Amino acid sequence: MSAAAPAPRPARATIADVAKAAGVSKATVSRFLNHRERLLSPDIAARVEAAVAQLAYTPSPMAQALSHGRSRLIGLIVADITNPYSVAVLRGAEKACQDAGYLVMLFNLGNDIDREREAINALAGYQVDGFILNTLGRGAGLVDADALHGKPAVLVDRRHAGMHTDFVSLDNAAAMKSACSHLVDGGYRELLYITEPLKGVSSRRERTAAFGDCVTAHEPRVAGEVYESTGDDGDGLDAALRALHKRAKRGKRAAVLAGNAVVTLRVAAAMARLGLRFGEDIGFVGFDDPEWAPLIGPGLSAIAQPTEEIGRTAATCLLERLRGLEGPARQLLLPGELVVRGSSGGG
Amino acid sequence: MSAAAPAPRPARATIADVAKAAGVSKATVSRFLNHRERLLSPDIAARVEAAVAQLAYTPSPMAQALSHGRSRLIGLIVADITNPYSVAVLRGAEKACQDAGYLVMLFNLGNDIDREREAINALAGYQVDGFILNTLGRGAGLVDADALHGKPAVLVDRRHAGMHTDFVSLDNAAAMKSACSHLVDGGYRELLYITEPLKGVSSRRERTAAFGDCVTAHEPRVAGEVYESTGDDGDGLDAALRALHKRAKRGKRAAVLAGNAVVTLRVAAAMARLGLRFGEDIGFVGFDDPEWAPLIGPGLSAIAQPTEEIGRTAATCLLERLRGLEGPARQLLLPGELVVRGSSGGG
DNA sequence: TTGTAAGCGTTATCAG
DNA sequence: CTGATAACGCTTACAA
Repeated sequence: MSAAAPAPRPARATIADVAKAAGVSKATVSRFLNHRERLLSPDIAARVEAAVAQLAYTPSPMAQALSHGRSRLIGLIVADITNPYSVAVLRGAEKACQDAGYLVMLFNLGNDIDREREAINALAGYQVDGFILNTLGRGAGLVDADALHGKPAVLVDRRHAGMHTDFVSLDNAAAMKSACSHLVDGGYRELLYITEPLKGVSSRRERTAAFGDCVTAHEPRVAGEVYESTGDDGDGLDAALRALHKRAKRGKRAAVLAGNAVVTLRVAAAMARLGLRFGEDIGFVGFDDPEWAPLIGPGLSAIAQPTEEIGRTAATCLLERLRGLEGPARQLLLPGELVVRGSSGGG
Repeated sequence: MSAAAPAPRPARATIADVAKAAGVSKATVSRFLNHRERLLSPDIAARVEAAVAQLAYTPSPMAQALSHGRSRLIGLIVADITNPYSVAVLRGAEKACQDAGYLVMLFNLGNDIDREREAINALAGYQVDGFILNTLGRGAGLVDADALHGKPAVLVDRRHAGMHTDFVSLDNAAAMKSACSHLVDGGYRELLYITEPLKGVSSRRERTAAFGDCVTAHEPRVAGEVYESTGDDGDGLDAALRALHKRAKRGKRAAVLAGNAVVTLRVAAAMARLGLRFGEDIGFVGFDDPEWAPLIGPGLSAIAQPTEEIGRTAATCLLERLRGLEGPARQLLLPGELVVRGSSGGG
């Protein structure tokens, strides 16, 4: 035996290697792998199978994508990966995709609206088969249909004006209604809904509108206001809460509704600053049910979103479209669940 | 004008289209794009440039990957995307990668150890240029060097036994030391460190070992114990805390240290169950500083990890290797920061 | 049933 | 400086 050069790196086996090992053509190997239905002579099939196993051959998805046009890749664009809601959705979607043999390519916008197009183009470059979009949904970044390069997409949580695509989200109206009813039933009469700036974000607008409807439905017994909180408006928020508390003192019990977990955090901080106690001084219910909700004060009541299911549903929608499903854009609104804790309990 | 057939979909322009439009060869276009340094005649350059702009041409990363062998893709494997720590790291890494022109392919293990290999193979299939690994780091899944298909990798937070790769993490020993010193200085004498089951996870072991060292350093003035909490051991945890509290009553102040945010959550729940108050009945410091830490009781003291920087550093390490940096595996330990709040304040 | 050969969109080698 | 041409790994008509 001659001293073999130290094999550099036994590069991944290619289809050609398999073909040679099995003594057949590349085409045959390819057929064995893809069109299992059309029988090949058992003899050859066995030889190919053996060669594949022996060489631990795995097709290169890149080459397949280039040739066949399909990448088994799904592009997932997320407005802000810092947001636990987005992550929870991502998790559900990613799992469903993996289970279906797709890989997820993630693009995080970091709340930078200008990157929306960039993200789509980058992902489209990798020939993703479809998109799951949880984008900003406002302003100029608006993804129009043909920016998608003709690929199917699903919108999560935020709709875009003129887009003809499937849409998956919490049933905001129903969720808000159950929260309001709960508070009103509990004797709360002064309601304050605190939301992040609407800015044309569909989910925020829907929740705010639903809040208005709920209040209207109970007027004049119940009064409601909306406050848009920006995150650097500590004073404004404090003032709004103080005013609410004052109204409560005049005999009406008052409660805050928070539009999402971020706002909940701000409200909790403000309440601490003001020395107000959840449940006792002011009632509280928030959208989103983070793991820490039970641990703040007497426990925060919350509307739990089926985040994981939302993600899974979005992925499923997309996968169906990829399998060729035609038909008009669908709207899937999933129900939230009100979790009652001390902050809105009897008192 | 003849009625043009409704152009089906003006498929992305290819390099051939550009070449034709500019009246040059594909090779020339490719050179114009990649080897800008080697001048081409200004005339041709201008023509190509115009054609590229006119057709809005973008190279196909897939084809580039196939041909040139580089994908500009980074594979990021995360043990559990539900874990905010992982997400924070991911965020930092993803940003650094994007800034360097790389895209991140995400694979979430969902804590399923068996998928470690699967993940690497899937990612390797897409020709990722390198890996960032925040994996389970225990048991059989152990990623060995050649499973990586010869591609560079960086380990985050958890080391693997025999792997010769860069490693980025919190400086666990120093962080633990500062936490312990803080508690001892504050008069706490009975310390209980609660960690998730060690199971050979390097970061957990390092922290536990450092805790032991700290206690030893202060003996016999200070006593310390370790409790491994599994998540379904509510009773055990309660008992451990009750025992600690009892020791506190005998005149020595007692404090809990939590090994990460998950444990912190468990401890907070247990304290609530037992009617114990942070800071007053039992002192507390936890690893990780989640956004809700200031809102639990009098505020939870915490060791804030520079998560985003850890992610960024990991990405940077990897990118350097991709640029050809040689040399031995590096270890980057980043300092944590102790944030003191009410749970370990004077009192 | 199986093999041959022509792409898919790039890059790289090698002549001119 | 520029243009053919051969890879890269795979799929898929088209032949045999």
